[in-house]
Amino acid sequence: MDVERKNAGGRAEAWGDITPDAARRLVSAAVHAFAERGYHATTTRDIAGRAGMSPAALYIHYKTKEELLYQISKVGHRLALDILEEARDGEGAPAERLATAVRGFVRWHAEHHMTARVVQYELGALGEEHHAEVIAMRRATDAAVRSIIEDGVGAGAFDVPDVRGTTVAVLSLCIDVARWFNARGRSTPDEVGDLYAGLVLRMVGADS
Amino acid sequence: MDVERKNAGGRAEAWGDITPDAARRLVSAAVHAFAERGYHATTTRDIAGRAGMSPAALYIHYKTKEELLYQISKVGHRLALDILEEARDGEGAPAERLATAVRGFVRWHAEHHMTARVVQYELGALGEEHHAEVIAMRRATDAAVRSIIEDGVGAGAFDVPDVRGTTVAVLSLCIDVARWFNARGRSTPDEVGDLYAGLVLRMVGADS
DNA sequence: ACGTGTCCTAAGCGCTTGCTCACCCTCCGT
DNA sequence: ACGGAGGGTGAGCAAGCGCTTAGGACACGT
Repeated sequence: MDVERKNAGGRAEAWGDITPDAARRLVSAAVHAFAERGYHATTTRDIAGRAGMSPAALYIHYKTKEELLYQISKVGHRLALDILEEARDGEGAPAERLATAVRGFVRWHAEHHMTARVVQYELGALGEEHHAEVIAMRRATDAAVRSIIEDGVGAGAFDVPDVRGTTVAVLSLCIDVARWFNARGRSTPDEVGDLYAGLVLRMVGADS
Repeated sequence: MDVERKNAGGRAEAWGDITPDAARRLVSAAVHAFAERGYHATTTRDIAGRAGMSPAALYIHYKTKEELLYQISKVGHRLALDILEEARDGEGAPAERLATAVRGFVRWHAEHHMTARVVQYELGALGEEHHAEVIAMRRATDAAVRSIIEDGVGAGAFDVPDVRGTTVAVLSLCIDVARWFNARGRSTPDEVGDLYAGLVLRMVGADS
């Protein structure tokens, strides 16, 4: 329970606060393997191998392969959601808060695109209960963005005919960064975050 | 070769022009299975079962499971690309052509979201050669959108500081429709297409 | 010195996977 | 009447899967 609350805005790629060390290496190895080949194409032998241990050692730290995915998905969703809720509850005009939300959310998806890919595209492989838990967090994600947009519409700062649809579009745009972003590509996470914040302000018709 | 050129704008969900009938049922079954559970989580027994035949019958029509995915991916990419290139080569001002492109592209991804999901999110499971072939088509997709945006910038109709980044964003926004769209949801493919066309015109700063 | 708990491995079990093989149906031109 | 082609099946193979088990190495409080 103390794993997922830490370093909400910092770098989670290293998963630095998981102990013992072997468990941390397993999670890190699983993130890379799941992101590169997908959950179902990844074998427990592959994960254990990347973490530098025997296949059996995995089961000392995690009951099943699915629990590893659940751990990654839960922590990842928590970190991403924290960014949005922090922006929603922050100071400033709606346009400012929306820009902060998008910039931070996109930056996280770019910087931790391996983790984000697993978080956003492998949740279908979760077990029923874990899946439901994650879906609840995703509804909160949607609610956070919608809340900011509604604030802007209420204040007359945004021009959004379809709040629900636009919320989906904004989140969809940001989430998909995890799919295409490449660390060796042309843009840095900061650049993409800034670009996307500007695009989203245009989408909601923020008076600029 | 005559399979993927037909009904570019029509409904491809039924895969109506594949013969014999058993092969068509196999592709349709594979699309549904791949879209619901992912390529690697789908078994050949599952596909054959959905198509109403024995596991062995699959191999009369397709050499491997991967070839089935390749067929779906190739045809799907062709259909989606045709929509964009038709809009790019069409008549009208850049804003009009961009709106047509986005509306058609989004509508296809919503209407055929099962096929689109496989096309957009399972291409990593393709073999090396097939993967390269599909990547080439995806570059053409990017080029088509970028071409329209460049036209608009050149004509002074768009305000786009970062053409490359904005092209990626626009395409990303449209593609991700396949992930979240639900046939039993609140919006129809037409509604989403119209909404998205408007959002994209705002993103490129089209003077409206 | 020694029991205890933690962390790990080698071996392998039971099952599922993609795919093949030997064989069996029609249907159809001659 | 009949051979052959096209479309199908039941059984099953080799390989790989997630996961378990029996046991060993090592640090540490006493």
